[in-house]
Amino acid sequence: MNENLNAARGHFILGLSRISRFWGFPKAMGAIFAALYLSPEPLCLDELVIQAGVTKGAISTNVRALERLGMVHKKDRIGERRDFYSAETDFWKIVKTTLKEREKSEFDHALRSVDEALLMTQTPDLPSEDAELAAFYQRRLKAIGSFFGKLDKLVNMIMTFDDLRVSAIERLLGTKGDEGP
Amino acid sequence: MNENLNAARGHFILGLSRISRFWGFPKAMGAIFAALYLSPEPLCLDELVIQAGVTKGAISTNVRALERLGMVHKKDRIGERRDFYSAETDFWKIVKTTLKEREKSEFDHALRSVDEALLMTQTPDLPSEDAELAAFYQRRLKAIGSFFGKLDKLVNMIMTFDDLRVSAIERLLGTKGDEGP
DNA sequence: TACTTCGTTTAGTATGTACTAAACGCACAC
DNA sequence: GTGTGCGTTTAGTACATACTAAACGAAGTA
Repeated sequence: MNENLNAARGHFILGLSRISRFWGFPKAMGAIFAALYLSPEPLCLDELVIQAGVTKGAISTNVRALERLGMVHKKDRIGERRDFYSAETDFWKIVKTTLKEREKSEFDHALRSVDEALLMTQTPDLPSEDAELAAFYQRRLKAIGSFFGKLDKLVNMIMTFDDLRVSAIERLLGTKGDEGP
Repeated sequence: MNENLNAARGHFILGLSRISRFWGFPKAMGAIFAALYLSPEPLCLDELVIQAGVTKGAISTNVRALERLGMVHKKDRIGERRDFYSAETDFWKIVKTTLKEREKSEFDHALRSVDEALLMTQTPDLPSEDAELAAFYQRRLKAIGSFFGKLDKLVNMIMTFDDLRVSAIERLLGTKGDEGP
């Protein structure tokens, strides 16, 4: 294979590895996805070991994580014992799934945390000075709780976006050089 | 001070610490912000040492990181040598600043990375098989580059939101129990 | 049966990073 | 000058976590 193409793929793999880490994922996940994304054919684990530059154990673990996020898909082949994987090319779908898998539970946790703190401030029979402080706490906790609630709603909105709405957004943001997979 | 209020604050501090880590910040940052957010008066470093439960060095480092993100503000007092800090209560403003500070540079990097890989694929005089692969690489790289570009535009849009537009969004998302600071 | 060829799991290791503890520098007070 | 009260910086440490290497298991083949 042409050396420049290999170099391009290597560069891309490094780039996605970094992005992966930035978004809180293992960098091997980014590397594996990048390798699959730049392959016309599904790849087996051993091929990923070569291209992504990590050992088979790590490939095994991370490729399953990618599958849970809907970022890669297992492709079974008849008369073939090995597992082959290919990359999802619909990035908006990936965003939706990832938000659902990761952010959702964390938002819930955050909201619950605030609500619990709010409950604790509701103590009756406080001396006037403490009552004032309790009221202050309650105002602030309600405010941040409302903010988290809005973020949560925003994420929910995005998660329910269908293709029509995504196209609308894409048009809004301007579609320049993208083509299909 | 009332024990329940202390417990509520502790609970809230733990909650924000966790969210902070989830979003890729040191958990001390979340703890410090939480302590300041639940204080009617600005706090000095030593008070933050007590409330956030980390040493002065960590407070010093993280409170400055928070200031860079516009999440806390230094409040100077006449005839007072100590630094006092208070929390920003406008969360949309915080989101905007954080996006500007952190995501922006990372998006730029991602876009550049893809462009560079794209350049490397543009080698002339390839044998037909490689030329086919090169064309494939270019299609995929352009597609992901376009996606990153759209995300970038989205972030830019959010960053330029003024108060009017934020209110519009808030109305869209439903405003239930939030009150001013 | 024994021998491959896969993917998974586990035990150990390396790496990054946030933290602590302590030294430091600075400004003011005495 | 010496001392005190600040914030900052640094050297070292602890911790989380992603990875490697190797053992393991399962499923097919001789």
